[in-house]
Amino acid sequence: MDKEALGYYFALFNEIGIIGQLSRAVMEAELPDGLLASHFSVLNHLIRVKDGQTPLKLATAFQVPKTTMTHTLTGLEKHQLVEMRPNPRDGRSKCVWITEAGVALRNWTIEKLGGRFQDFAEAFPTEKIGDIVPRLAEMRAFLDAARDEDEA
Amino acid sequence: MDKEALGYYFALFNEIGIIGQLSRAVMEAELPDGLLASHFSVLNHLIRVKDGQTPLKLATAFQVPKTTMTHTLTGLEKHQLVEMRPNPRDGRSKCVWITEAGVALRNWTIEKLGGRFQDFAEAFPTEKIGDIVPRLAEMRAFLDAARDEDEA
DNA sequence: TGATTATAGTTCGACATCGTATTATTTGAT
DNA sequence: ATCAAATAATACGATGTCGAACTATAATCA
Repeated sequence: MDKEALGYYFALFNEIGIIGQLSRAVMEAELPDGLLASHFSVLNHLIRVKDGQTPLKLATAFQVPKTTMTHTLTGLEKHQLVEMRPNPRDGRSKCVWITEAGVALRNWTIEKLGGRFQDFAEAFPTEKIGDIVPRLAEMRAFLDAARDEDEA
Repeated sequence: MDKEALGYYFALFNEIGIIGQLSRAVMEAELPDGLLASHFSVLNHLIRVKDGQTPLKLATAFQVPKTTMTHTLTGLEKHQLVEMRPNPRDGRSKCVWITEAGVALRNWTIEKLGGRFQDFAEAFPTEKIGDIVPRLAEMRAFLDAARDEDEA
């Protein structure tokens, strides 16, 4: 690969890394003490996709190690935002259910973030950003697949 | 902001977050034990931009707290990849210089990552990705500016 | 000049992340 | 039916990240 192309990819991942860092900070500024972006993301996933999933399913969905998901779920449980019940189909496993409080917190946070995104949305209206999300999704899917190959 | 737009921005930052996570993992798989993406990024910056900068300058460049940069630089110093010398213009400060070994490691890592990016580059040639980097850079700059406003 | 304030870097403590080892249960082979 | 291998979740230890407090030096101002 020529130097220019290489520099291009470095720049790409560098920008992505820093934006991820900054956007996480924005989100965490809106969350109650003791809750991080990882917590919110799980709550949001439980609603957007569905709840009752196993911790392992969530771990793979977020591309984090099982132990990290255990830790995150413990935090959510401590705040009574999710409930862990035994998995009726597998004695080793559990199912994660979001609570009323969890739903409320998720919706409230989305509301607040909507306000926080106002300026950003003006600077980058969805029309202007255009197809950037699906293209990023493609890259994500590609990297996911590559990672799975390594594991195999 | 309407629900659809909000979901769009969530998706955007979600994709960015996971890509950042996955690309970091790819990079760290190529680095020697004890060295992380943060270490490499600093080395690369010292070459791409210039060395002899202060830790604080580097911290703001990477949007990390001073204490994190101290930690990263300590690690680099321990591996003798950078040298910290007093700042002749300010007795409180230091200057960070990359060593021969640092340059060598950076170049060697870039070489290896080039190979690692082969598949990715085929799937996403620079022509195809097009203007995505400058657009991400815009977003990054915007978020940077917003962050600075908060601090002020 | 002397005193106050600001700044560069580090230390320390809290905690999130993650790899390894462990436990409990299930699956699969004989 | 039994035993071995695989799997879900957790416990534990190591380490990266980051905020608050601290130290040393510089800048500002009276």
